[in-house]
Amino acid sequence: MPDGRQLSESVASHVREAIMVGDLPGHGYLRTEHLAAELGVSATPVREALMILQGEGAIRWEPRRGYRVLPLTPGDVEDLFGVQAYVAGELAARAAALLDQDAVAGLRAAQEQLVDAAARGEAERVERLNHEVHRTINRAGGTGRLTALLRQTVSYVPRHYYARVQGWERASVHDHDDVLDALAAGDRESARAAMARHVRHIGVLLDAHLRERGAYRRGSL
Amino acid sequence: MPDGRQLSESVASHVREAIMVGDLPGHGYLRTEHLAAELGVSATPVREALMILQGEGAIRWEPRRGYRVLPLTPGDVEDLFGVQAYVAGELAARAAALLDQDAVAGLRAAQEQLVDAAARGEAERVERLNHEVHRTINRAGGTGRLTALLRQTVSYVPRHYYARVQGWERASVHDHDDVLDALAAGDRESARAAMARHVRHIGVLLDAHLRERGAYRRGSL
DNA sequence: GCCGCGAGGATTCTATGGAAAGTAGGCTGT
DNA sequence: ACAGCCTACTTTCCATAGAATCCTCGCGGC
Repeated sequence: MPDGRQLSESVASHVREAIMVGDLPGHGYLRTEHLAAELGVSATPVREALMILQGEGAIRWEPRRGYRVLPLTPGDVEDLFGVQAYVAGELAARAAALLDQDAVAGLRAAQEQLVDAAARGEAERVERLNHEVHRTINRAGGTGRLTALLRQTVSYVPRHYYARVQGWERASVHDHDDVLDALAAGDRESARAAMARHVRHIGVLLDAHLRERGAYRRGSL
Repeated sequence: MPDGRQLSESVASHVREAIMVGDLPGHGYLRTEHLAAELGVSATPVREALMILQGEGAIRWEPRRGYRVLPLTPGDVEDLFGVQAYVAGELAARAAALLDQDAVAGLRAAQEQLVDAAARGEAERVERLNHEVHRTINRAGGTGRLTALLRQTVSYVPRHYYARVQGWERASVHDHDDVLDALAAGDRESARAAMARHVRHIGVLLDAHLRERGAYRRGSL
């Protein structure tokens, strides 16, 4: 529970991760006061955090009843990465038309550092650089609501969680090259396809990881 | 400001609509106490409502600063309907494989009533039946997070707003037939394509409407 | 004239208290 | 014995107040 600047967001992150890892009983109610006591805060920020999570689709709010945990099923993971692939592909396509050579060179440099960090096994640095690469592409492609939507499809899995996923670093090292090549060539459709492929790839890896860890509790599978 | 069962949701709807219509100054800050006084409620539910809207991407929360309105640009409308078309298409494809003949017959009946209501100019009834048709298809296709995501891409425009959009009723009368035919035939890809086409069609109509009404304030166009 | 700085005011944010609603368990009447 | 109601407890939900933070504006120094 790393105290962010705001208690609401801090609590939201905590609960998000707990749901992701499977610590919370699927389909069970979330009691605000219990959470508040457990985290050492008041009920108000807890309530606000649960509102945020409700907006993200992680929990369901039933008026005057409480907040119910919506367990993550294998189908959900596939679905979310499908949307993520669509949106990220679209943004990459736009970035291909907008990024100049300097920007692409900057991406190449970041990617080189990423490869280096992966070779040294510096997980945290890999994660940071990966985030930087993606953010640069996405911010180039648009600053409006499409990126907000993308953030949401991404938010349900904590950033630092990827480090535990088997094969994730290799995928980031390998897949990014195709994307950068397409961006350098200014080829919209290739960029779209490469990015979509990359995202789907990550989705498959995450799905396999979750199955192995048994994080799917009451999933349909 | 129709009092829903919960003040948070009630306030959220109010602000959502105000943003949509353009009553709120784009890029301006939203003061919680002003809103609270205006709506006759306390600051707490207002804050929660703004948290929800932040999750939907309608406003941006800057910690310790406040909530900033993100104006809707023409590009945003196009983007959101693009995602909506993708998701709704996917759900329609699944529905095609899952709905039996009875269910399709029920949809046909609802659609007939919709056509009838449109011919009589009963706007509210058209809107209700349209919602019913779409919800039936979407709920058949999945109850997980994909539908939650769809809800979100839909939520930024109030349901009853469509009645004001020129040509919307005609589109609902015409486009739905293609979708229902595909569902009846159990043809996944046709259903996907027809639904996606329908959603894009609505998006074009809404965009034209907003341009005409000058609802785009500081849009890029 | 311009930059840094500090006091005042405004606003967000969290905690606490009380009211409303929902739930569970036992009791009574048939 | 079973169904329906009633009471007590739990929990959500909203309002209010105080603490922390940020912006604004004016003053002094360079």
